[in-house]
Amino acid sequence: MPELPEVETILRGLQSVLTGTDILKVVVRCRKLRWLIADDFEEQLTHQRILDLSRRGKYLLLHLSNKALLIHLGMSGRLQALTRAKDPGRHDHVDILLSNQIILRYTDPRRFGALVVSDIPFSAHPLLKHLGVEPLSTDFDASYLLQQVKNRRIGIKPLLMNHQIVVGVGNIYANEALFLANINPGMPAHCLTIPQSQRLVNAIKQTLTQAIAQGGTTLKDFVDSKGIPGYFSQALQVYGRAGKPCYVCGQTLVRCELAQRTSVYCPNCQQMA
DNA sequence: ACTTCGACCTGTTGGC
DNA sequence: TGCCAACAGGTCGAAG
Repeated sequence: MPELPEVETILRGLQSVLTGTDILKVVVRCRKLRWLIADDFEEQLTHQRILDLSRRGKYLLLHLSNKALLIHLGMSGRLQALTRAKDPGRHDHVDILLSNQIILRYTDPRRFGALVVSDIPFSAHPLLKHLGVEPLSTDFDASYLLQQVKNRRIGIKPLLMNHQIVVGVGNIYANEALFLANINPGMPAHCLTIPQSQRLVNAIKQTLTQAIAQGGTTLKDFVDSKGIPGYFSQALQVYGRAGKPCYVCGQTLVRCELAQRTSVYCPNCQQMA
């Protein structure tokens, strides 16, 4: 479910609801997420005030009185702001009860997500300090990308998904952006030309911006913090469409595997050179 | 320094 | 209908 647009959508939904509230109680039902939730997690969070929320890559950051909570949704994580108590389901692993009666509930069937309390500034945190540029910032431009692809033999798609280079570009949007830019996902990264780099940067920004505007993708079951589904899946050009005709030229879209992730592309519109 | 691969989990889907 | 295999939006850290 979660790529950058989904996390951004959740952030925007939660911002006004959570900001300025105090954490009254924390209930952890399952500690075994990507990393074990620390024994003192509840204690660390209780009585903290949520001063602000932000996002770095796919991490949602809750700025607290004198520490911070990092939340990553992994593959199947979900955050909801409940206005009334609801019996927890099997995958409702964490509840955070707030002074405005809202319950922030973390749900995650595959448990690839993470909740981590940090005492140090975000920029120094081990999970965040090696992250690359934000794709929607001006730091991410054609010359930056060209600099990064130098001497890299891996495919351009796996490179885009390397968050040490640029954060928040997951499998869906990498496929979509490469299609928009007419670049083959398996093209060796170092072969990227100046115009291709410009097209790709533009395509990534456009794809992400559009997805955010539409409330994130609803590939299978994405819902925002209020339980409202996104609508971006209707706009997907290639992801999930292997074997179907290209919307631009009609050729059959092809599936391949790059760095253990499924890629879909149009062999006509997205040639290697 | 770069690249590949295994690992972490459960739920859904499609074929037989 | 049932069973089983394949597959799924992420990313870390070890091995090559």
